[in-house]
Parts: sequence; C-alpha cells; structure tokens
Amino acid sequence: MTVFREIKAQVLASLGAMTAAGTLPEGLSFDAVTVEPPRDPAHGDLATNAAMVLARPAGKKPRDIAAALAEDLASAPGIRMASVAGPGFLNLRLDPAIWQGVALQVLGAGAGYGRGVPGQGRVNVEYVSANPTGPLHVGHTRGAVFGDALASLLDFAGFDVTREYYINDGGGQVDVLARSVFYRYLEAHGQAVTLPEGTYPGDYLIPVGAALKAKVGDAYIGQDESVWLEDVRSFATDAMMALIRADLAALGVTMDVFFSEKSLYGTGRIEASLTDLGNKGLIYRGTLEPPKGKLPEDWEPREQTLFRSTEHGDDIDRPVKKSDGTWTYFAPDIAYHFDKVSRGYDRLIDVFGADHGGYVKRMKAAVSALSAGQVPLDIKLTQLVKLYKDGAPFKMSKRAGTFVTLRDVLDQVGPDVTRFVMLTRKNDAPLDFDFDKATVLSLSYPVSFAQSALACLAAVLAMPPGFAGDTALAAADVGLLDHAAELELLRKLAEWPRLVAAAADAHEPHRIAFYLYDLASLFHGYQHLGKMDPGMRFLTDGQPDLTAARLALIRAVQLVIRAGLGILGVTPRDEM
RNA sequence: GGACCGAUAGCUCAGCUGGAUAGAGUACUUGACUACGAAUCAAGGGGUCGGGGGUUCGAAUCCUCCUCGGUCCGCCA
Repeated sequence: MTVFREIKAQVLASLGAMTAAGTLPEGLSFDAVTVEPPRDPAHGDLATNAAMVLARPAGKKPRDIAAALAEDLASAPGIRMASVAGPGFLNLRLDPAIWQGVALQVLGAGAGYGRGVPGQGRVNVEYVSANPTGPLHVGHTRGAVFGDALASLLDFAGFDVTREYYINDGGGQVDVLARSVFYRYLEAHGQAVTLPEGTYPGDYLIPVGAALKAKVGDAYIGQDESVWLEDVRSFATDAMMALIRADLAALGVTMDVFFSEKSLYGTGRIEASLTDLGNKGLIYRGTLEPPKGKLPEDWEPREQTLFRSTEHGDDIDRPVKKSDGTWTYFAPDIAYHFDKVSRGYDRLIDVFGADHGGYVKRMKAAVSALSAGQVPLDIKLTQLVKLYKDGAPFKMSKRAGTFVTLRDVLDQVGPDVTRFVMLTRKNDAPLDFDFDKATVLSLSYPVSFAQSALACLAAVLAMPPGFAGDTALAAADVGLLDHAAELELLRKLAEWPRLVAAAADAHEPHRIAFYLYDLASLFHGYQHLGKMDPGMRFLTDGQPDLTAARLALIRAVQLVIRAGLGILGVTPRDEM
C-alpha cells in the first residue's frame, strides 16, 4: 500500500461518508478525484481536487465542499491537517511517520521496490528492425535505446515482455545487398571492379566478399546471377545480422526474438492473413484515387488488390498487391502482425523511425481488423537525431563518407551516456546530439550526476562498521528523520512506484530518467548539508540511532537509483 | 492537396494526461570546500508557453483556424 493510495482511500471514504450524511447527493462519480503532491511543496504534502470536480454535479460551491471534506478528514489517521486553499483545493499535511515509514518500505522490498505486481499481461515490443544491409547508424540508435528501455520499464511494471526484431530480408534491398557482396567477392579474387550505381558502396562489405570467397572458392566466378543470387543473398544477410547483433550487444541491447520476413514467403502465411481479412470483407479489387497535388508523371489508374483500412480508421484504402500481382511491402507486414496477434499477446508495441509516420494508421488498422479490436497496437515514432559537431549541424552522407554509425557514437561517448542522453527526452521530440557536449561536457550530463550520487552512496555505505546489512538498517528508528531535506527525500522515494506505473502506462521511459535526476539532485543537496553543519552528517559521532536512520534513508535512495538506471539500461557504477 | 509530429528562459529540454506564482540543466552574476567524493551546494536575473479564437471555476495541456520546421503520401521496403 503506497502512501498515495492510502490517503486517496481516506479521501474517498470521507466522500462516501458525506454522501451517506446527505452533504453530497447520491450517485456522484468520484473518478475525476485525484490525490497528488502539489507542485509547490509549501502547499502541503498532498492535495486533492475533489471539491472542484464535484462542485458542478453536486450543485454546490467548491469551497463549501472542501470545508466539509476538511472537517471529515481532519480526524483521519495519518492526516495532521487539512486546509482549503485557492478556488477549492484541499491541502493535506500528513503525519511525518507516514513518510518516514517509506524508508522501511524500500528496505523491505529491496531492489524490487516500485516493481509492479506480475501478471499485467503479455506484451510484444518490436524495435530497431533495421534493414539487414549494413551496420546500424545513429538514427537506429535512438529507436534501439528507446525500445529497449520501454521493454525494461514494462517488465519492471509487471508485464511479460518479448523484445523482438523484424528482419526485412524478403524485399529487393537484400538482392541489392547480394549483388554488392558479389562485386566484393570478385574483388577478393583480384578482379578490378567498379561498383555500379545503386549498389551499397560501404567498406564493411569487403570482408563479407572475402568470407564468401573462403566459403565457395571460385565457384561463382563468371556465373549468371540466377546461379548464385539466392545463396549469396542468404550469406550476406546472415553476415549483416551478425554485424547488427554485435552493434546491439555493444549498446547493451539483447533481443528475445529475431523474426524473418522471408519466412513468411512461400509458406502460405501471407495468404492466410489476407484470407482472414478477406473473410471479414476487407479485401477487394479496386482502383485508388490519384494523390492530390503533384501527380506522378506516369500516373494511370490501375486495378489492385486493396485492404479496406478505412473501415478501421485509416484515411484511404491501401494496396496489398502491386499491379503486376506481386505483394506490396504491406502484405508481409500484415502477415507478421497476424503472427504476433496469434501468438497471444495482450498488446503490441512497434517502435518506428519518424520516416514511417505515414505507415501508422494502416498498421493499426490491420491489427485492429486481424484481432477484431481485441489487441491494441501502440506505435511509437522516434524522431530524427540531428547531429552537431563544434556547434554546427553535422551532415550525414553515405557518399561523402560522413556516415555516422552506432559504433562511431559508442566509441566517442560510450553506451551509458548515449543511452541516457537519448532517454532524457520524449520519443516524439527531435533530438539534438552534440558530439562535443557528449564528450567534453559529458560530465555535466545527468547520467554522471546520478552516477556520482551512486559513487558517493557506495562510499558512505561501505564505511560504517556495525551498520552493514539491510536487516540491521530495517530496525532503525526512522522517526529521527525529521529534517526538511530528509522528508523531501522520503516524499520523492514514495513517488517511485506511482511514477513507474504511470510511465509504463504511457509508454514513456523518459520519465524515469527525469525522476532519477531529481532524486539524485535532492540527495546531493542533502549530502551537502553535512558539509555545512556537522550535525547533518550521515555518520554522527555518538549517535548510533541517528546514524542508522540516515543510513537507512540513503540506502533506500541507492536502491531506487540503481533500479532506475537498470530500467534505462545504464550501468550503475559505484566508482567514478 | 492531404496525413502525422514538433514549436516552452540566450541554448538543450521537462511539465505527472485540465490545477495554485510555468520548472530543471546549461550559460551569466554573487557566495560557499583543505577531502563522509566540489563530477557539489546556496542565491539572483532571465518567459506575450509560435499567433488568433473557443470550451470552464481554471488551459502550456482539450477543440478550431493560421504561421514556421520535420517526416510521409500506388508498382522502395
């Protein structure tokens, strides 16, 4: 039972009593009633808007309701004072024991403090899903970090999470990859080749060509594409996926499932998913309206096989077959999501780059249709990463050789800073990533801030003989924690479970990062008091009870910071 | 022509899904350490929340119309 739920229950009980006493009319909904910490701590520990949201339906003045509620709550256990403020806020000041008890709650739960109860449901998070045609670049990194942190957050919140990568190995781009590797293969045999336009020029394919030579010798030299294409494609795709997995591992990302698009072809699975839609009357032959505005030169109306996605919220119907009868890219994606739905997930999450924004509605429409509206799909778009160097925008170009890979970023700033920087903002806001700030000024980044708090905590907690162990600390007299700074820290710790639940619900891992920053900041302030005033040091000579209480508090802080960094995938460091 | 996302302090970003006087970091100004880690702390200045209209007790947040920036719009995935 968290503090917030406890007090909210008190408020609801009082409202119920007021209804029974006739102060409030019967049948009011209390759904809109919130009990939250006010923005300005001077207003009290908690505030409720009950009077204001009930005023209109009850036909009473907000301040009158608030006054009556205050009277009823004044005698409630744990509430020291209730006062009406502003237009009808009811500010509550709690018995300090309520907050002090939080330290013991944290110690009791240990690393699991704030963790949601298991059994929230099965959720599939698909992220990265970069084409297997080259190493990950900086744009993929954001999706990777975001998806990974979101998955960890949901896991912490009590969901059963699958982390999944969709390998786009079924389209034309892997044929291009195969041909590119074939040229490198010829090169490895000493032939002078110039890479034609439209192939992948990257150096990373040179060793793949050499590896192909080592595997097949000269068997493919002079042979027609029909002989080698399929084998080289498969060989090259495997090589690229090995590269990508290594990149992900360097970033600290591990997938549970790699799902191959190719596995959907020739097995009847695409057909089966479209049959399912067909049975629901959502597949038809038809001709799309030409796009408004600039008309493609070669536009002519053509009959195609279409998915009636407008039935499920899309703006126009979408083709699943090209005019030549082959599948569009949308068709295997439908089959893939059909597969995910049929694997029994309660909810699906896709993390896409911003360039897939136009794809969201049709994918949601497909999942809505395939699952008969039973499985919600949330699509999180990560906006582009704008690179800066020396304060100026840094252009990424494959041709100019200024292509910034995930490896480049990791080599410069390391995985922890990369992750934290990318997580200290919302996924749908653009991100400016400055190499200089991340390198030269990386110390001022929040990650270091949180890390330095951890280092300090570890140093202090390692020091005192006789206080080691959470069981010893759990016996501390936390009633001694009555300083304003201590109560502020306790209130922040009390928020953690609530924050985790809200962040998981909103699919917003960045809230964790900001919370950790705030918590570390409060800790630094608290720690500093000891520098000014010897009486405020953690280890107080001759006062073992006070020392134990303060160690219990900062041990709780340590546990929460570690748990939070764990969710973000940042390595907690006890030494800087 | 249309869809989606963004616009908050000089700069980089939060703002707990409608709450009270809009907050951090950074930069700037001022002050505080000879080590329980200054990789820190305290204080100060800095804002028409892109603009107009609307909804209500109350709007940065919701609805609507504009402006600017980004992404995308049948046979690339």
